[in-house]
Amino acid sequence: MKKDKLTLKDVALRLGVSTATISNAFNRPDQLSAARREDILAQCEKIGYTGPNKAAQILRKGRSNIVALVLADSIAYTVSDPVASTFIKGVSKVLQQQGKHLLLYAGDSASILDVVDFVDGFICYGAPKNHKLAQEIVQQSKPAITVDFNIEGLPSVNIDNEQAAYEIANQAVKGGDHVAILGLRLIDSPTTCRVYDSPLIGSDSSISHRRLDGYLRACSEKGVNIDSDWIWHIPESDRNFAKQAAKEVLHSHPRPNTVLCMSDIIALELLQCALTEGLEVPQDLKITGFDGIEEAERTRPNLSTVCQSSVQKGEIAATALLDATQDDTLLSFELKLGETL
Amino acid sequence: MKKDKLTLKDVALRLGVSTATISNAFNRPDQLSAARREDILAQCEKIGYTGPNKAAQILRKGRSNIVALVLADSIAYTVSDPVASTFIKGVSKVLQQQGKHLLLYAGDSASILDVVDFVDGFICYGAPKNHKLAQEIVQQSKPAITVDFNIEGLPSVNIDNEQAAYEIANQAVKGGDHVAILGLRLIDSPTTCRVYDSPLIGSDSSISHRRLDGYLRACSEKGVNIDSDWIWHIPESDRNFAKQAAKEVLHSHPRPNTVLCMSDIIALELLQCALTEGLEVPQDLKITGFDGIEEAERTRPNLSTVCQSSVQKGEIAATALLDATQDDTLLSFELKLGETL
DNA sequence: CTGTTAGCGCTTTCAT
DNA sequence: ATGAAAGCGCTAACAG
Repeated sequence: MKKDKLTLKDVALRLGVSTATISNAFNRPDQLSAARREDILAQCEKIGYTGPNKAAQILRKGRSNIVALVLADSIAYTVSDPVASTFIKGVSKVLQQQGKHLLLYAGDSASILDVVDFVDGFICYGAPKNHKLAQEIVQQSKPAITVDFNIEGLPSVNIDNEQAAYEIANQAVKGGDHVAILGLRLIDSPTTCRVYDSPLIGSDSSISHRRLDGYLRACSEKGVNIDSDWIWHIPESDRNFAKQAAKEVLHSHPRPNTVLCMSDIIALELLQCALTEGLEVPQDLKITGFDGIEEAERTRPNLSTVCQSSVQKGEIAATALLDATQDDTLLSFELKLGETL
Repeated sequence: MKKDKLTLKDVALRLGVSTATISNAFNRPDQLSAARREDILAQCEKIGYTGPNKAAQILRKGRSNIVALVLADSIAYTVSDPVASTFIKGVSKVLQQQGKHLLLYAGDSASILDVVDFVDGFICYGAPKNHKLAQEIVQQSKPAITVDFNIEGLPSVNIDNEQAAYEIANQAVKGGDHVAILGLRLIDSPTTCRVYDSPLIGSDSSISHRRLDGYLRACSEKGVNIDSDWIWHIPESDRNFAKQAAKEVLHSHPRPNTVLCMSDIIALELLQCALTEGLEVPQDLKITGFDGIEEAERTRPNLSTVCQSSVQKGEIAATALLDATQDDTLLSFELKLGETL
């Protein structure tokens, strides 16, 4: 049978010193002589005391070394998204290095209240599906940072989505092209569909809006007009949703010869559908993606896309949170012109 | 300026009732009349008290609603592995449903001690790289469950890896074939290499051993012998490591005509190398994978592999942990015979 | 450098 | 059905 865990008090008693001394030995080396400290630590080890109880420390110190990563969507969805998991990679690197722990928090949760009291801070990756969470984050007082969207008053990490979209579209679109856009989370619908005149959701600063603006600016400069029935809404960057949209585009008449996709996953799905249907890429169909995921380099033809470093985004977000930086960060991006143009 | 958070005591004072009553209103509805409770909750809402402080609850109740998922490797590596992230998907579904939170814990961390005091339990997904963690898990007293490996005395979730490997090899290998094996974590080396006579690492029950046993049993039944210089060690299921091994195999003389791979990632990398080098699959080279990841169905030719449901594995592991089940679970698998055989 | 002590905010008997 | 009081295990002033 396992014995009950020793408490700091027990140990103090056993070693015949005060609790403060034990506590100091573990937490504040400067408060006692090195020799004494060594001695105490050794004794503790011998009797099987592994250090102050963390639950008590959290209450007392008001710090847990846990950082909550608030996702836009469910955890289930997020971990299988290559862009998001690359971001997590960056975050986790920094956290591990700093001895912090990572709590994954679903963006469709009811509330943030059940962790706000013990977590050290929040990294919000994308606007949470449940809008209430964003509000709660503002109202509470722990440090927080947003990535790929903004909350008033909080520092953020972003790329210039409008400019990036503009530049890739600028490469893709020629005067006289028939252009369609496969957009992400543009309107309030759980299904893939054309946008038509549905009101666009999210704030003006949502990445999808910014990308859309960029696409449209580039097109308009080339004298290409895009009606809203040539803009699709895809509820999330998921292969199945993307495939539906891809099929709709390819079966539209007249079929567009250029499709601007708001994620690589969408673009790859479109590419695969197009090839399956016997189209030549880019002769019959030019395609651009967005993100620069690894898989987009491996396909034949490989994708033209906007590369952003999600690992770096994660590292910067985590670092900024831990340093309590209040500045907004704008990361650079890079066009990758592949064989789909 | 944000005011200091209200405490339960403040609220009791303000409402003119005892702290116990407030506490009960939030935690134990049966301890007071529904009307009184409603009233109290409403008042709390009005004055902006969102409920008992969680840090204090953790200390007092000894429960946090946080489950630690102890990974085999770093978080960074794990989230980008399709098999692992599918497993996380399953775990997170169940946890979210039960109002539990997910703490990701790297298997190469120094120790588990800094969370053991507040976490409600551990799901260990694969033998942690740092062996010490497994020991610590046994020694502590919170519920724990292992997946894809075993720790003495803890319940586990597994498939029959030996049998699965046997069956897929049995489909792949014909008498007279020249067979190579691309193995995962077989010996103690951080680099891809042939096994030769290096001692195999891990317990006999490690999944890699079991799979190796299965492969060898099938081969030996067909009268096919595999020398240890036709068995490769790959340190983790990573595309780059896999590619090295793939190249070595393909450039070996005489080139094997059948390669049994211990993961789909490895198999896909081999497949791509083979096609790039102009080989015909399966005429020149038969390939089998292991896991049944989505990408393996999408490739042309698609992969012959062993499908196991990682989502289900995650769901079952999480459920078993929360229910404190002590039984071992053996999940089924399914052969998928694709175009690489 | 070490010990005493007052909480961190809450839950839960135990009386009432 | 409610209230008073004793801790959960620890840390940080402060006094010595």
